[in-house]
Amino acid sequence: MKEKCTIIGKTCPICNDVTSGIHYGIHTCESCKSFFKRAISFKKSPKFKCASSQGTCALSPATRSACQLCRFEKCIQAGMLPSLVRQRGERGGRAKLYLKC
DNA sequence: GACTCAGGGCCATGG
DNA sequence: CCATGGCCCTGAGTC
Ligand SMILES: [Zn+2]
Ligand SMILES: [Zn+2]
Repeated sequence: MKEKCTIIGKTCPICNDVTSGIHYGIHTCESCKSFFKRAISFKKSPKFKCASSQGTCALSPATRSACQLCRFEKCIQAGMLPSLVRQRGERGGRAKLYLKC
């Protein structure tokens, strides 16, 4: 290999920030990684409120911080897999799913 | 067997 | 004070 995926080093579709690599199935930044992990970790009462909780916001990179609900949904729509989030407390829980590049 | 790549945890800064 | 954003460590996966 060595060729890797040249797509690394771009920007994530969630916040348009610089990607740190592949996280949860797609190229995301550390911000989305932590936020997505937290969202799954919370997994409790849907505190993520929006304008009617419908998540019908613009879902734009500029308003990503506006509504956590929209941000979380955008992560899913981007292609992030919640199943890859370790909620058991294990660290190196690497997923078997790799991007086709 | 050693290096790489990715994920989870905890930290520091920002709102 | 809490949330966001980031860096660090551990661990699976690859070579
Ligand atoms: Zn991002
Ligand atoms: Zn919203």
